[in-house]
Amino acid sequence: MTARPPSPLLHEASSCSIATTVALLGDRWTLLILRDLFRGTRRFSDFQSNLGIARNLLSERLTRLIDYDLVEKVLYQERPPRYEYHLTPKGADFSPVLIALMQWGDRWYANDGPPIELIHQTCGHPLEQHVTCPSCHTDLRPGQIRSRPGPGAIPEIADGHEIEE
Amino acid sequence: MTARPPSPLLHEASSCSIATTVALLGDRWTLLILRDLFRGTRRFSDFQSNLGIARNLLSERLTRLIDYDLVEKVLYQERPPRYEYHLTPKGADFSPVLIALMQWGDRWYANDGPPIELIHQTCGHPLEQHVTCPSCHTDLRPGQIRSRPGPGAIPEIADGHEIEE
DNA sequence: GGACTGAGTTGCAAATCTAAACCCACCTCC
DNA sequence: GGAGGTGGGTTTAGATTTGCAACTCAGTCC
Repeated sequence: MTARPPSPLLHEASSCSIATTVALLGDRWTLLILRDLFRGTRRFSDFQSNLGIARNLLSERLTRLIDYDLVEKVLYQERPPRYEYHLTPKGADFSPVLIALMQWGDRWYANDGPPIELIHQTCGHPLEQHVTCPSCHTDLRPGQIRSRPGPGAIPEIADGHEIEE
Repeated sequence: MTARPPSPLLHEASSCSIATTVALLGDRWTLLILRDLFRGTRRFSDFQSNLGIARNLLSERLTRLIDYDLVEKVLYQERPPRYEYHLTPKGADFSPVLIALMQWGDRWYANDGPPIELIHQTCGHPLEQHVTCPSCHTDLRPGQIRSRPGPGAIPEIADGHEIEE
């Protein structure tokens, strides 16, 4: 069976990259599978035992990630053929989302400190994620952000919105 | 009816902030409701017509967001009582996740340029999101990131992992 | 030959989602 | 003062999706 997009609202996907991304990857298991891929999990049975996901769902989600080119199957043994699942550049590029999810959870739920720290490989310091204005060289808080239609906007939607503080 | 967490894997939630966050908010509608909240949508019927979500689900998701303190109900009219939904500080703090989702979608799917741009309120420049090492003052790529157990780690899990490139 | 492993597929019950109908309090128009 | 509209829901019934267990299949180990 072919893996279908899970999504409602594909009509909206074209006008908002959040909707696009959520339509592709925005279910619980897919995000956790990606997390495991970032941590180095590569084999079907390892995902299955780490996550406790049903095998049919794991199979379907991995197929979808391959269809969308976030993951590729790599043969690691010929007879019988066995494959590992590796992140592609597109999949690896998803890391800021997982970092943001993790840091939000750390800030609001990790009372004893974060269960896992992400660190800079070469120096060992915990990393940070920032939203910045490249022109003003400052970090931005949510209240200082606005949105406006970009070059790919659908013409009829022509007014910008204020972002909530 | 009380809103329940949607999640499988609450057992795992305690050891990983991504799992915690995904368990709370990781369904498609909740992320899109938060997106709309950031854009300034406040009223039930506006969410409903923007998203095309079924009303019972919208009601349940908003209740959950209130239970988890990302959203608060604000009375804007007394007779009959009418409420608006506003982001709390905890809800507003979720913006980096949405920015990360949006920028990934922009990079990989917005062939005509991003449909929406986020800009610095005061200067109008498009903003950027970065993962940095505060010690080395450099931006980090996925391959330069490792993870290790933090202060809130469950004791038995004691080895760090390399993050995939 | 028999047990075991990795990676799935199949079938069915249980949970979730969608759509549509219904409800209630008020307001406006005529 | 009745008819219709608005905002914000709840209820119900039917379609989808998910979760779980059992089964398959190809090949290896002993």
